Amino acid sequence: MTEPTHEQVDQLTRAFERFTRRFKVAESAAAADNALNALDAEALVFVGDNPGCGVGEVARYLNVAMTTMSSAVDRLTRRRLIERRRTEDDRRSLALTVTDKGRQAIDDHIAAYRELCRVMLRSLDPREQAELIRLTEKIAGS
Amino acid sequence: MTEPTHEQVDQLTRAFERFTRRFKVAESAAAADNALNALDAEALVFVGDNPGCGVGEVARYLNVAMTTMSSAVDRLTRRRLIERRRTEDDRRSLALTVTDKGRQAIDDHIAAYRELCRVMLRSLDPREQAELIRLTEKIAGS
DNA sequence: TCAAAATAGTACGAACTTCGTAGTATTCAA
DNA sequence: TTGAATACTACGAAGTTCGTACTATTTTGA
Repeated sequence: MTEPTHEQVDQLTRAFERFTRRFKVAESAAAADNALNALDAEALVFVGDNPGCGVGEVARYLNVAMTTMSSAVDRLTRRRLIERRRTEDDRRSLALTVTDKGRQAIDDHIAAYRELCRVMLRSLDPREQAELIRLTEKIAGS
Repeated sequence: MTEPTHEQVDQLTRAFERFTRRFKVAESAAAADNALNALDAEALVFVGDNPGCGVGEVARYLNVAMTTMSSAVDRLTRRRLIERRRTEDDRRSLALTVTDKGRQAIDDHIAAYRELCRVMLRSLDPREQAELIRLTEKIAGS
């Protein structure tokens, strides 16, 4: 809760700009032809983590309009990455689940993300690696 | 250059997911109505840092097609954030500069980014703040 | 020197994404 | 039992990216 100095904020801002640029370039280079757009990828991961969830749940979680998520689910369904099924208890809603192909896509997605994290950590020595993890967790958690 | 453990990569991956989510939500909440899209904002900042640059330079820097940048420059020009002028020495190319209104928009953009960095730092105590800055610089730079 | 190639940029249209409006089907509530 | 609420989709408007084809200008090399 200690207020950082103006100078520190400035340093971190500049460092983050370079940081972001470095890994954005790496990411766009890795993007395959059959890659999903950002929303579809996030929706797919959410469905993987929450099997049986509905379209509205995903929309609320990702902060997009219901119709936008309906479109995304449609794209994912057409590509056979997820499946829609009417539920017994509420026949208005759909239960979304990932297919085997969808699970594979998620694994690939996570692998790419992990690789990015691995590259970051490799720039540091062991003590710093542990410290970066700790600090990131602290910031993310509070 | 020390290879991180599988477990460490995993920890950082999870921490970054929460980290990203936390600050993405904050960002989308702050997005005003007149906000620029990501590409236009980045192009505007680049022109601010490189007055007199051409459309192609911005396109190459941001890794987008020339026609895409042409559209972005068109939008920024229509909104009176930048100006296009033919140069004397090469009359094919345009010299881009930001207007006063564009400078103001850049300042606002940077202020929002700095605020994000400030919020991150505030979660940490003074020693950790300095350490986060150092580690970020180290990763960004290598 | 001068024609061909290269360069800087734009016009246009196709493909895609987001989202608001209006609709269907179903469930809940009084 | 009927009217409101809920889950979702169809459709169309507006916006973005990018490839192709174009204009204008500069560079190159025979």
